Amino acid sequence: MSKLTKEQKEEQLHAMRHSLAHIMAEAVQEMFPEVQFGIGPVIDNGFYYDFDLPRTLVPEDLPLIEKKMAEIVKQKNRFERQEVSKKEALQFFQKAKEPYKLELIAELEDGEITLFRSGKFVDLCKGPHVENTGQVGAFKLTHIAGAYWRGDEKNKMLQRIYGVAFADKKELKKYLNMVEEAKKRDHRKLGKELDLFCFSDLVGPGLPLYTPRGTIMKDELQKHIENICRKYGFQKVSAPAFAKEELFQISGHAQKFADELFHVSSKKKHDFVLKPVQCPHHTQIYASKIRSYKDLPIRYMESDKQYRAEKTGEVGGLSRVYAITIEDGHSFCQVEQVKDEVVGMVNIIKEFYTSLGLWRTLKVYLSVRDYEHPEKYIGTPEDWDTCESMLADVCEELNLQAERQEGEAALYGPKIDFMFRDALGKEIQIPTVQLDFATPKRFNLKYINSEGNEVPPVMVHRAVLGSYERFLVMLIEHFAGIFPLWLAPEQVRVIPVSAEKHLEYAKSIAEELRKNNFRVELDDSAESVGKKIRNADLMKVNYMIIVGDKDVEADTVSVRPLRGEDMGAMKLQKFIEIIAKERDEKIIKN
RNA sequence: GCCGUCCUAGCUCAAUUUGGUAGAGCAAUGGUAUCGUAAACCAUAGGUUAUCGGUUCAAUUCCGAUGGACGGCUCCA
Repeated sequence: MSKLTKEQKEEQLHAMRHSLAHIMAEAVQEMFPEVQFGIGPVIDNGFYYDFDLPRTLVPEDLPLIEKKMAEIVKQKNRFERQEVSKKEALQFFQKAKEPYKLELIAELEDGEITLFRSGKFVDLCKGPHVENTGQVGAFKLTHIAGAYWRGDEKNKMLQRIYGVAFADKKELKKYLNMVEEAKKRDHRKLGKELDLFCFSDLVGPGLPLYTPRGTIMKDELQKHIENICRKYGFQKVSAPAFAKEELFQISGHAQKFADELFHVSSKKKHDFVLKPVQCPHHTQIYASKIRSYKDLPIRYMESDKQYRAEKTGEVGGLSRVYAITIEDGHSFCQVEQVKDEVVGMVNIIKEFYTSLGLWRTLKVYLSVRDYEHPEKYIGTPEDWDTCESMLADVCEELNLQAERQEGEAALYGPKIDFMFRDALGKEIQIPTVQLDFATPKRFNLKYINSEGNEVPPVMVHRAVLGSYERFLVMLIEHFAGIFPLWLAPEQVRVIPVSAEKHLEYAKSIAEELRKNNFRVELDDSAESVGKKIRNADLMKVNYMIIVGDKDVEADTVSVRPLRGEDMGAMKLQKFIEIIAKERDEKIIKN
């Protein structure tokens, strides 16, 4: 047998998954003859099909459907392709009483309509499929969900069944194991176990409370990003949590996101809006003085909470919340300075992600205009041309290997987005650099250029870690709770062998470590050594220092790292040197 | 907001199938043991079974509403 290329394997897997969608549809039709079909496409790792059914499905239905599918697989029914005219297709699905299919066909042209038949099931489908229902590898139906017809919330909600499928049982098992592993890393689980954050029914959903340990991590991230940004000329500013609604009417947010604004009012007739973004506030700091071209660029940064009234069904864990801490930065500059500004920002992103060992994992997208619809965008075509080519140059010069995406720019300017792949291979966008021609004009911002004229600056938005909440989700899941030393809430735990005999010595060790600015806890509980080690391990403390008679006598500490080789006994100063280096150079182990 | 599932002690779970008011481990507290690299031993306490209402002689169990969590859909400046 000839070896298949990667592309051929992908194609085969695709055909298999698509065929499984048909097989599942046939199985559902056997169980519910009245079913009306929506669509059944292939997705990452599997497939789904949408059904309009006489009753709601329950999880117990899935094994029954799987069983029916297995029967159909055994029949090895051929997938038969048939080209039909639009009229024939309409007649066929009219007779079959398939309103959703009729809606789809109405939008198709003659000559591009094909049907696929396998066993008793016929579907509007352009293929491709495997030869027969026996060639579909290993699959499992995973869950049921509601889904709007054609993804529009005004339409009827259909019932969707999701399945995963792979070439063979081994691959399927590998995937299911991976999902299990990912669950163990779930930030909600680890957040509770490691005591990083919590929620309260009294405070409300979507409003995370950071515990002392979680707050340490948040503060460390903030210190780190601010230190880097300061080197690139960013100045920290601070703005209040709310403002008059007019501020956001001028920025355009009040109109575009009217339903997502929180209002703050009082009996004294105050009426404010909680800030959903920080850029408008920053524009007003810029606008507080007359600016000269000699002052530019002016760069502001701020890490603060912003508030968005998300739909109730959308909040969950730390990844979607009402109060989100955004690490935001803006540069006001001249058009010709844009390139240098973007280079600086990309370098900030590079430095920050490199320090977490994540730079290599980022994929870069350059999002530019849809050139066929220039009317969709704000700003002059000349400025767009200049800035798009500047962004492209930056990507080139910094060797970012950016993928160009036409039509993905924001309405106010082009941007560079960085995507991170999570434990399950899902892409999440965190860092971004965006040009903005619109906001400065809306707020009538200006500077005096070298010719003495008042002109608007360009605003460059940049997010490095995005929101602290989502960033922590990513970090917790990526590191599975075992954080780099500089970020870890508890870096060292001192464990006396005997809580009576060695307590004083252990205290002096902890004290010395604290003097060197390490986050240290002393376990003075009356537990066995084994138990104390286990507890430190469960809390993912980076280093345990165990001290007993031998250490007291030799004036040493016994070092047990969380992972890796036992480091044995050494002088405390030696240990401090080792971990100070690890902390200060932000070394990532493993 | 919509569709669906779930909610038992601080945590992880049992008892609910077939209605007869709840049990374990860990954690906590008190004691004993002071121990050298992943769980010492004994005891005590901890629950209006998320909340409210209904059916019933009787509801943790069945039904409804509310709240919360989860899986999706939609949305995400």
